[in-house]
Amino acid sequence: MSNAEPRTRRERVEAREEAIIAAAHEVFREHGFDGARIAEIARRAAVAEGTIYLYFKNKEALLHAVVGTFYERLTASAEEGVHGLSDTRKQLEFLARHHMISCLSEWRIIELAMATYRQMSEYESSGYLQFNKTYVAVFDHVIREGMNRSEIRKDIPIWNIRDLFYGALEYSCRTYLLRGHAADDLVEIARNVQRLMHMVWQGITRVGDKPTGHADLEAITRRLEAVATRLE
Amino acid sequence: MSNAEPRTRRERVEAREEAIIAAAHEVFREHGFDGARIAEIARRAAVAEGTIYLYFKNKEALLHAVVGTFYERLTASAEEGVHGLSDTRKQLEFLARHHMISCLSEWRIIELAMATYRQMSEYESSGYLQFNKTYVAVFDHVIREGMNRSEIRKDIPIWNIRDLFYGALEYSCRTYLLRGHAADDLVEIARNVQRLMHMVWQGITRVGDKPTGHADLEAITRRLEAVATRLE
Amino acid sequence: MSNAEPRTRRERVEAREEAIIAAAHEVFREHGFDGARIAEIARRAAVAEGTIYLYFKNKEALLHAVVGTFYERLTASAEEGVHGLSDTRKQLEFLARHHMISCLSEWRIIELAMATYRQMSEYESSGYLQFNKTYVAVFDHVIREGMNRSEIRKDIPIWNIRDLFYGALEYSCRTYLLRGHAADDLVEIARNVQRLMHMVWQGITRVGDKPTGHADLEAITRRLEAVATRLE
Amino acid sequence: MSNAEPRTRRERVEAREEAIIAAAHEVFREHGFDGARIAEIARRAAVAEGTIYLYFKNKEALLHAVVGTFYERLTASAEEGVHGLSDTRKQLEFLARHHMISCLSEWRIIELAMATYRQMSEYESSGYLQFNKTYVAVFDHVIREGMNRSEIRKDIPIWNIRDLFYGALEYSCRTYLLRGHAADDLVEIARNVQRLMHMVWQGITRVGDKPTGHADLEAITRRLEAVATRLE
DNA sequence: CATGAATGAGAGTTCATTCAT
DNA sequence: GATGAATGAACTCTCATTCAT
Repeated sequence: MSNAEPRTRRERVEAREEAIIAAAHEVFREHGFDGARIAEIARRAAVAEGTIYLYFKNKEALLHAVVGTFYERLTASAEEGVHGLSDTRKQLEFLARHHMISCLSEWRIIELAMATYRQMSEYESSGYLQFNKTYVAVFDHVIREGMNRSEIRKDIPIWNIRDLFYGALEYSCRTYLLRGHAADDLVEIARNVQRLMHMVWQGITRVGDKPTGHADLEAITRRLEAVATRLE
Repeated sequence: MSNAEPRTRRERVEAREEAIIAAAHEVFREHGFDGARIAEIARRAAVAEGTIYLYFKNKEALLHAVVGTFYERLTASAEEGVHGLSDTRKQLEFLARHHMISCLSEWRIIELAMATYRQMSEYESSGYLQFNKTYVAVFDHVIREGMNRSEIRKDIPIWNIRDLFYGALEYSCRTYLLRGHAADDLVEIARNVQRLMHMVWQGITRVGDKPTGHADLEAITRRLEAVATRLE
Repeated sequence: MSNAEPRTRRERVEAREEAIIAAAHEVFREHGFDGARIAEIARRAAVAEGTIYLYFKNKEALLHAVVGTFYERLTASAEEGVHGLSDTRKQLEFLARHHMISCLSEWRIIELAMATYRQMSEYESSGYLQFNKTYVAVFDHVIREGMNRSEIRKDIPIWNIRDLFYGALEYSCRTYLLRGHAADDLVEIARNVQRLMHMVWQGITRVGDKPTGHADLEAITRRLEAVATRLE
Repeated sequence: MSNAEPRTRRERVEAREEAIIAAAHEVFREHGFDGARIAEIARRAAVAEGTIYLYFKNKEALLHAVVGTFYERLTASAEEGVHGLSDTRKQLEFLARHHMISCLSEWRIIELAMATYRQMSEYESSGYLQFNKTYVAVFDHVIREGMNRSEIRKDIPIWNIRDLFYGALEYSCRTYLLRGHAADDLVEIARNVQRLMHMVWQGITRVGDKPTGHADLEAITRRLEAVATRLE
């Protein structure tokens, strides 16, 4: 990404590794794991095929690196975005938009990560879980703070909240992509995210102490109106 | 499925086709698309490799048939289950359990359907969309009835409701499988589905403190004022 | 080798297997195991590369087949040749010429068998030992008969006799080949074999000044005494 | 071999060359020519891969150096051992034991030398022959002295004697190794060598002065017996 | 002199698909 | 219709050798 000519040996090595990961990222995204050709990755990284094997043990390890890098960046940008916001609702809305946009452009990588890891060795598989755990930790933190502030119901296990939140976003994303919609109508996307988040918020916020709920206010108002009418 | 010895030529042909699809289903589920071996499918269907190509143009077409059959059965069982229930909430809960259980055992097929179709020709891809559309039609019908009976909010596009419902279930399913949980603790699964449905139901019914909420509050405030005035 | 056009399927399969083994034999002989190219073997057998893998699991298995076939024929021709001769010395001379000539033309295969098997799995390795054991059984039989007829000394373990016999022949063979002598001066070769066999025969028959020599001397002394007595 | 820290440049270079040869020796012995990895040799010699190419043109040249060094040492130790013995028989027995023991531990190198050189260029190949010629010169000298002293028959070409001597030993050695016998039962090995040498000695010593030969005694005895019978 | 990262040709093996029987 | 032997393109990965530093 740096456009400066790398000078030291260490820098050259790092630049190469990055170039290979970037090329692999592209090719995996376009063709999937089995469909990706090492030769193509090498070509795009402007590197000999053999060189790839100096940096990565094999194709699987390369995927691992791609996924790892992806999640690292995803986690970093999520954390950064959340940082500036204090309102739970606002934080969730940011995470939702952030996740949605990332998914739309990198859906294939996420899918690959999941689909491929399952048939991999236990060890590698646990690597993926780790990436994911670190990423959702950002979300978990927001939720737990919301619970502490009594904004969010405490009687739902956090993993179910994750299911609702991420599930809704990813399903929406998948539908988008399957229909071949260009993932570029950001306004439309934002509207969708907003609606999904509205429902999610309804699902996870406290429901017991309804006094302030409009529905209740409405009911009370109706009773008062009825009384007023009778008195009149 | 029929255990009677097929007699007519027509029956023999159909039995063979079914056997091939069943075998392919198994093998695709176990090894994925690229990982599946035509030879293995032929072996399990007790058929020569060449015979498969009499029934299906190629591996892709075979996957298409497998996915089609799968969705047909899924749709049929969903419809059947919904039929006996009149309560919207109950219907949704049935659909949720039904979807969750199907996903847990056939996740690979669903994933394959999505992942593989994307890199297929437009035509084949549209085939998958059709399968899916038919399946979710059952859900859509339930939702629309709920809206007509004013049980479900009408101000949310139905596709967002689908995202929330199916997304939550499938994300939950994925997590289950990734962690290697045996998908057999039905009680635990049922509890999860129940919690998810509780949230979803809140999301699609509860009238929230939405942007428009303030407008409502103002209206109510005005009405309360009017009542106070009258009482005075 | 059969020049008749094979008619049945069974015959075609066998002809192909033979052709592959023959081609592999040639190529292994010319280039060694690592140096042999499957593509070249396929070309010479007039078969597609993939076809070879229908007949043999892998390159190793192909070598195994080549060596097995080679030893089978070697054993058969050795047996046949020995069969018509009754004199032990003549039988050994036949076996010597037979072994020498076979070695000269197939040295590489023998070498390969030994050298390659050592780094193979235990199982395969034992396969080679079996081939060899069957082959030297012909020799062992001749030796044992010679011992029974008291032509050959019984006080030397048979394996040492084998070492002397086969060792001398093979070392001679190796020297021939290393010097690049064409292995075609049969008269010269025959003379060498004859000289070697003369020495070997001395080694395994001549009753030396060895420990056991005294026993024989004693016997002869006793017989001489008896004769003297009779003459007297 | 010198454990003193090399001081001069010349010494450092020689120490390196030795280290590389020693490492290559090990690796060739363990994995054969094709199986040996330059990287592994470099690692064991504590030298960079590229450095090896400063000392040796390529892998073949490295093998050549290894074989050359091996034969040099082999020849030196053979000469040294023979030197202290005056009896031909004793000298041969020493050479036999010496060769057997060397073969058992360095069989792979000997095999490699032979097998690899054949497919090398004429020039390199002649190099191997030279090594070997120098080595067997020790043996040849002993034999010729034996001939001069009329202990050994003069009517057999010396190369045939070599075939018998070295052939028997190496074949024995090969059998040992193929059966996976540990080459460490020195007593057993010594016994085998003794038996082989006994036969070899019988084969190469003069046969003309048979008076004392048992076979002749036997013949004479038979004649006497026959005469006695007739007289009777 | 020494390094070791980079190269890239080349190998064995697999498997969807075909077609003569 | 059914078979299954045959095909051969295509892939991943290795490793001797080079050369800029």
